[in-house]
Amino acid sequence: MAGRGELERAVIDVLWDAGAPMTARAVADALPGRELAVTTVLTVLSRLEGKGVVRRIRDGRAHLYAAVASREEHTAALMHQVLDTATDRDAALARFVGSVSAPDLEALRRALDGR
Amino acid sequence: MAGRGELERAVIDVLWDAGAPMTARAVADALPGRELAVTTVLTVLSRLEGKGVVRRIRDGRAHLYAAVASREEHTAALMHQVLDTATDRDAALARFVGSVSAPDLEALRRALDGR
DNA sequence: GGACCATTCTACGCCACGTAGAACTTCTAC
DNA sequence: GTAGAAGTTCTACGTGGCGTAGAATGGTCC
Repeated sequence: MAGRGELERAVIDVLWDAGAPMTARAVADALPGRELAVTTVLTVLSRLEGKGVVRRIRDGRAHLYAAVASREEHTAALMHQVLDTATDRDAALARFVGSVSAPDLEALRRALDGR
Repeated sequence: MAGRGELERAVIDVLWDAGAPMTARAVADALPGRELAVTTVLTVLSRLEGKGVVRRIRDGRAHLYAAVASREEHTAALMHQVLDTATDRDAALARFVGSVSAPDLEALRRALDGR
């Protein structure tokens, strides 16, 4: 459900970094290191739109593209998706917590304190 | 890095459910609903071995196959893998915690209390 | 109405995955 | 010790996702 390809990932990264809707051309220009045809980027954007990761906004004659969820929301959603494949959620969560680094553990505690 | 295919998933599920190393034939027989050739299962098992998800144990003339990690370990590892793609881990974890269900939240608290 | 710009259509190559037959290697039973 | 059974490896084909982009189409601005 979420762009596993390398270019797809690079494209949403650009959208996230920008923080605002942008045109396909702008995305192409912002892609690091690459010199891609705009149509290539448009194809990828369309596929991402089909997956619900990106949404399209009409802007006069052109379109603007924006990420549907923030990077963090997206990551969290993916983590939930993984968790949903577990048969024993509690055990999976226990394993997860049991294997995080010290800084991550602190972040978890802070997040839990806030709920 | 971890079998995204449907059959690959079904195969490790069988290994996890069994809890013990088993032959390719046994896996094929245990696959729910399907009537697959043993060679098909062998191919999948080989691919899973290549991904480090399954390991092979010589048993006389035949081979036994077993999952490298438990289901929970595997799930936790995948969650870590997702988390590793985040730029701001703390924010991602906060989002994650902020969006879990009440029972999951309790499980998280219990797991954290144990560390 | 011609130049330009953005979009859509169509397409090709690659690689993962589902699927399995053919061929090779033992082992075992007679 | 030889034939058949059981298991493994090799090879291969179809499908679908992804990277990549040209050709065709449609609208805009003088």
